Amino acid sequence: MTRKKVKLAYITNDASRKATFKKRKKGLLKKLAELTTLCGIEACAIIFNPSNSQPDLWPSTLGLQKVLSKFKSLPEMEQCKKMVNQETFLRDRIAKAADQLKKLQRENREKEITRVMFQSLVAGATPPLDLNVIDLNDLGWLVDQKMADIGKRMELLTVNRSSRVATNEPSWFMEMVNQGANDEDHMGFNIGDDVIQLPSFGEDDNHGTFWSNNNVIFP
Amino acid sequence: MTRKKVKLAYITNDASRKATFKKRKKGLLKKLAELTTLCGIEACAIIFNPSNSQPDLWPSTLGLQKVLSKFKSLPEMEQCKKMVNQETFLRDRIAKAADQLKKLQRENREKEITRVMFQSLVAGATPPLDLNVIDLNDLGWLVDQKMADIGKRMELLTVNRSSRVATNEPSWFMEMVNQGANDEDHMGFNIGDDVIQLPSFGEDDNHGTFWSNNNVIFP
DNA sequence: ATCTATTCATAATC
DNA sequence: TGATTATGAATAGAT
Repeated sequence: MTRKKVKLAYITNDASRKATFKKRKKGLLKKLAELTTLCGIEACAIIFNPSNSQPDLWPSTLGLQKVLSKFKSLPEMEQCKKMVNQETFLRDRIAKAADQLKKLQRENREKEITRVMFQSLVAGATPPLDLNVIDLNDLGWLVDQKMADIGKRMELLTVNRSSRVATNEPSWFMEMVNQGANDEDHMGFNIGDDVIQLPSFGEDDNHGTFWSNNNVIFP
Repeated sequence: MTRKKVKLAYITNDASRKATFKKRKKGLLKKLAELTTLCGIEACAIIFNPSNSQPDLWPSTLGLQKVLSKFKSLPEMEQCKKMVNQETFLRDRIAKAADQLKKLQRENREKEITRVMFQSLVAGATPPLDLNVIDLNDLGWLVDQKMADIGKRMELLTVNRSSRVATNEPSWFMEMVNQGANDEDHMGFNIGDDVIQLPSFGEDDNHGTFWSNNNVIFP
């Protein structure tokens, strides 16, 4: 998967499918060889190839048959225990993807709230009017956190003033206020080495907000 | 393989081996699932796991047995045709690596000869004294090529002079002479859009040179 | 078959 | 164990 994120579905174009089959079969067998070598285990694979009548086997037929007979000598119960079918496999992938989605939505929520905070700080700007109670709650929490951190930071600077030459810092605060909304990688509010983490917001509230596209994000 | 290029050998550390097994088995089965889906083929895998007594199977036992019976119903001749064993597999990898090595050595040779040429062009510099006949031959060929290309380039410029405003070009030639040896990505002698290709130099001569580390490069 | 931009897999680390 | 991250590997699309 590269140059484009390929859809996990049957490739209808004959030439593409054949090329992909060839490449991926090779990659797969390489992986299998590495697995057996690295981990000192026995394994085999049989891959049927519609355009060749003979399946591709790994490892050699002898090795394959050794693995097969070992497998068939197991009681049937044992044979089934670790089986992974397509459904289990896909369910697992879907669950993982959902987790990832939730994580990203959470991150977006954090960034959006931070953005709203900065917007509201700009003199003369019009803060969003459609904040619901949950939004306001999260926003309040965020502001408290940042204020606490600013206090902490000021203390630190006071303590260090005597032992350090004052650094001629740029007006970082106004820069953040003015640029924060456009700075994709810096929506977090870093002060010194600290990064403020948001709390887990609401629980199971299906409140839509102007920024969350009306999807429930935080379960 | 990441963070470090792992040696393809049995992992002696138990914990590492177990962790690697788990990760790689998962990756492998994912690849197999993708292959069957993308290419619409039948395939199966059996992976024995010493610490579990039951092998990991893919796909489900039913699917597996379908593939197995399909395989065993083939005449024995057919079964063997496409088999890949460890030795074949490794031989293939070694051959590929050797090809890659040869290609890189070839590229190095080209760069070195070009470097020698530039060194010899610098006024007051001492050209290498230990060039053998093959080196000199290659060098001569390279110089001829470059001279021909310069002639071509000059013609082009003469033709275009009337129709174009003369561009105030930097003294690109002296720049190349002075910087060429340090310019890793520009040892090739590009003139306009043309890149000069070197010929295939000597054949089967085991001549050592001061730059080739006495290895035979061009077979 | 070869190349390269991109996604994917995963070794090391926490 | 399970996440994270830096990096090596696989590979889609183009040539």
